[in-house]
Amino acid sequence: MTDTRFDPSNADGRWQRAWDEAGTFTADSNSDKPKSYILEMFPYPSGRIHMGHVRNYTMGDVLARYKKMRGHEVLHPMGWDAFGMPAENAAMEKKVHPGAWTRSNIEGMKAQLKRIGFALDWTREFATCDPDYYGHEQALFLDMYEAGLVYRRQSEVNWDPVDMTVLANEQVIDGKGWRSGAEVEKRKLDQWFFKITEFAEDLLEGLDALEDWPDKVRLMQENWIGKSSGLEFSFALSNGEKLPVYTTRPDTIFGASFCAIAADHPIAQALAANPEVGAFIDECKKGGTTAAELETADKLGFDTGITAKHPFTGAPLPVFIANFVLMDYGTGAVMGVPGHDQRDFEFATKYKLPITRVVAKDASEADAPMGDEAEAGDGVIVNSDFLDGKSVEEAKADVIARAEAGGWGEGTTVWRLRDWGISRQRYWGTPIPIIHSPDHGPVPVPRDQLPVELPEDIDFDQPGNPLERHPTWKHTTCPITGKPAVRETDTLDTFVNSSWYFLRFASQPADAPFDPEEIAKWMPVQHYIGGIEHAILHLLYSRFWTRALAHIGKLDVNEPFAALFTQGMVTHETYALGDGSWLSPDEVRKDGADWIAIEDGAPVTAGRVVKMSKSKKNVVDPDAIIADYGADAVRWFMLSDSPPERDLPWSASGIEGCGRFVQRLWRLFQQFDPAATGEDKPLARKAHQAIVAVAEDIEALGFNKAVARIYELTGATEKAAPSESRNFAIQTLMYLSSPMMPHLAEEAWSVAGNDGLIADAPWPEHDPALLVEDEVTIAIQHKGKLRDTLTAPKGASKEDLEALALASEKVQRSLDGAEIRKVVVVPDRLVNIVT
RNA sequence: GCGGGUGUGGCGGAAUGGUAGACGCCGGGGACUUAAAAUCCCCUGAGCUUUGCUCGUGCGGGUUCGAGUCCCGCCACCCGCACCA
Repeated sequence: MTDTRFDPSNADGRWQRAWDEAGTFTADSNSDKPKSYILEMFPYPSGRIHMGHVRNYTMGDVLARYKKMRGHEVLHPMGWDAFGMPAENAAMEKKVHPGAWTRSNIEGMKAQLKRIGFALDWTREFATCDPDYYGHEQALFLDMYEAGLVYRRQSEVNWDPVDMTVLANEQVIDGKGWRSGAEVEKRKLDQWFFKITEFAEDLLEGLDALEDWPDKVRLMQENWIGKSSGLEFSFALSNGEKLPVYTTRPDTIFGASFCAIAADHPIAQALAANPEVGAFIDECKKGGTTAAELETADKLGFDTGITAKHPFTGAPLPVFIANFVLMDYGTGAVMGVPGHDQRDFEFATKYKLPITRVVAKDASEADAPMGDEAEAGDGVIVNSDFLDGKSVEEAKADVIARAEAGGWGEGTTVWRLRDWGISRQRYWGTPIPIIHSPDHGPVPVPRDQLPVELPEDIDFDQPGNPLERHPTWKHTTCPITGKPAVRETDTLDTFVNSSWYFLRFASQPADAPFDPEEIAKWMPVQHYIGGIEHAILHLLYSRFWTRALAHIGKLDVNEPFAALFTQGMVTHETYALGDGSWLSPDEVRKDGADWIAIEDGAPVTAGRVVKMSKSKKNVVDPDAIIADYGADAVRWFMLSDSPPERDLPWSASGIEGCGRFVQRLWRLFQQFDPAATGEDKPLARKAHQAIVAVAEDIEALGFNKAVARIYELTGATEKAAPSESRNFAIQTLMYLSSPMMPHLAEEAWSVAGNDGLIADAPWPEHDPALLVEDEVTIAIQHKGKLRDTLTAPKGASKEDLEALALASEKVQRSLDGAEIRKVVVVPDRLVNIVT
C-alpha cells in the first residue's frame, strides 16, 4: 500500500521521461506489424498551446495508444506549421526576428505538449521554416513547374497601400486593410498559380471513395469545386462582334428576352469611353459583397443599344451591362430568361422586358400567366417551336445537339473552382525558387542551388516585402546566360507548406522530399483529426498536392487521408461588464445567483458559451490546469461528456470532477488484493463486457461513451467484495484507462510490481462466454405502456414469458379483467399485452 | 436564396423500432470529523388525490402491439456557400 493520493506533479514528468528514454513511441517503418498512421493537424506556433490543441491531440493520442495496444506499429508524429503572418506582425510590433520569435514559440509549445504526455514520435519533428523542409518543397515546386502544373499570370489582388502588401480576401474588412485601416486597392500583379483546376474532375470524383470522411466536408468540397454543365454559344451582335454566353438551361432558350454582360466584360470596357457607360461601370463596382448587401442590392442595368440575334428566332435581344453578372464565371455574359431565373426575372421586371413562359406543368398550361417570381422547377417545354412537349432534360440535349451540329455552340462543363494563387509578397514563407532572367524570363533555380534560403539580416522598419528591398539577396545571375538577374521575391502561400507535411513525417531522407517506398508503408493517414475550419482549403490543397505528385510519378497514393474526423471546439461561458468589456474566468466569481468582478464587485453578465478566444477573454490556460490537476485530469476532461464532433463546454466543476476521478481510480488500483479468492461472476461479466465496449467506442471515436463505460465499471468494482474477479476488474480498468490517463496507469502498473511500461502492454483479452448474460430483465407492457419488469433466464420461451407476464400482480391490476386480444413477445426483451 | 446539421432533465449528454434520461456535472439530505478538506451512502424529469397514477425527447399529424428512433408537414437555432447564369 502506498500513498493514498496520486501525485501528478511527481508522476507525470517521471513517466514522460521514461517514454522518451525507452523510445516507446518511435515508429519503426521496418516493423512487420500492421501499420497505423495517426495524425492531427499540426499547430501554428503562435505562442501557447490552447485547449483546442489539447482536445485535438488528446483524441489522436488515445487512438495512437490504443492501436499500439492492439499490436499495431503506430506513426504519430508532430511538427510545426511555422511560416505565416503572425511572425511578421510580431517582428514589426516587438522588433524581433520572425525566425527567432517562431523558434522560441516552438520551444515553449513543445514543452507544453510534453507535459500533457502525448505519445508522439518526436524523432520525426520538423518545422516548415527549416530550410531543410522548405528546400525540398522548392524542389517539389520545380517538379510541378516542369510538369506544367505551375504558371504565372497577371491577376487582380487586394493591395494595402500603407503596408504595401497583398491581402487575402479575409483580411479586407469593409474595404479596408485589417491592420492598416487603409482603403484597399485592386491591383494587377504577376502571380504564380497552381493548376488545381486541371484536377477538378479528379478531386470531385475522388470524394465518392472517401467514405470515412464526414458527409458535410465532402459536400462542402463538392460545392466548392462546383461542377455545372450546360451550353456555351455565341450570339451575333448588331455591331458585328460575337457574344459568347454560358447557360445551364439551354432548354429555355426561346424564353430569352435580353442579354447581360459583366461591367468588366471587354464589350463593356470598349464602351467605357462614353461617360455615361463609364459612370455606370463605376457604380457597379461600388456594390458591397456582404450577404445583406447582395440580398437587398437592386438589379442595375445599362442598355448598350447593341442587340444580339437569337440563334433560332433571329429576334434582336437588347444587350445590357448588368451589375449581377460576374466576369470570372462562365463567359462573363448571360442570356436572360426571366420566366425561369429569379435574377433575370427581377431584372426584366425592373426594365420592363418581356417575361415569357417556356416551361409549364403540362402542355395545357402553356398560356398560364407567370406569378411574381421565376419558375425554376421541372416541367414540359412550351412556346418553344420544335422543343414544345419535350421534358427539360430532352430539350437541353436537343438544343446542345443542334448548336453543335450548326457549329454555333457546344455542350461544356464549367467549374467554380479557380486556380490556386500562391504568390505572397511577404518575407516569412518559402522563397519561390525562380530567377527572372532579362533574356529568358522566369527560369527555375538549378537544383544544386536549393534550398533558396531566406536572408537572416532583414528589417521590418518599413512596410512592404523585406525581400524586395534587401540590398543583396535578390541579386543573382541567370542560370542560362550567367548575366545578372533577380530572384523572385514573392514567397509561397503557407497552405503549400501544409499540403505535403504528412508525407515528410512518413519519410524524411536527406536528399529528397520523401522516399515513395517508405511512404507506401504508412500512407494514407488512417485517422486525420482537426478542425472543420480546414474543410475546404487545407484539405482540398492536400488532396490536390497528393494527386499532382502521383500524377507526375513521385507517389503511388492518390488520397492522403483515408479517414477524416473534425472535432468540435472547446467553449467557455463569457463574462462582460456593463460597458461591454470582457473579463476572464479568473477575474469573476459567483455571488449567490449572480456573477461579480473579483476586483471591485461590479456586476458581471454571464453571456453565451462560445469558442475560447483571446478577444472574449474566455480562455483557460492548459498549463495552469495541468499544474493544478495533472495531465490525466485534463485529458480525461477533453474526452468526457460531449461527443468529440460537438463543442465541449469547459467548466471549473467539470475539471474538478475529473481530478476526483483520477484519485478515485488510484484508490481502487491500490485495492488489488493478491490474497483474494473466489469468483464474482456478475463483476467478471461487466469487466469483459467493458473490454469489448471500450474498444468499440474508441475505434468509433466515441470517446465520451468509452469514458462512461469506464465510470460504470469503476462504480461496480468499488462496490464489489474482494475476489479474483475483482482483481481482474481492477487490472482491466488499468488497461482500459491507460490510453486516456497514461501517467496514472503507468504509476499504478509500476506500483503493482509489473515490469516495463503499460504503454507497451497489449489490450486485454475478453472471454466471449462471459459477454452473454444468463439472466435478463423483461419489460412487461400493457398497450405499450410499462407496467412491470421481471427477471427471466436468458432464452426463455415465448410461452414462459407470456405466462410470467400474466402472473404479475401489477399487470393483472392494469388489465382489470379486459379481454386480451394479442400478446407480443420479444424474447429476452419484453412482453406487450394488447387488450 | 441554396446546401448541410442540431433540437432529449438545471447543464453536458446515453439509448440495434422494445423499460427514455446510462455516465458525468450541478443541487439536496445524511455518515465520518472538535471542525474543515477528502471520502462514503441516499435522493435528484414534471405533476398528482403518492402501496400508485398521469404527463414527458422542439411543434402538428401518420405508420406500428410499441416511435427519441421510421414517414409527412412545420418551427427554432447553428454552420457552409452565395447575384455561379
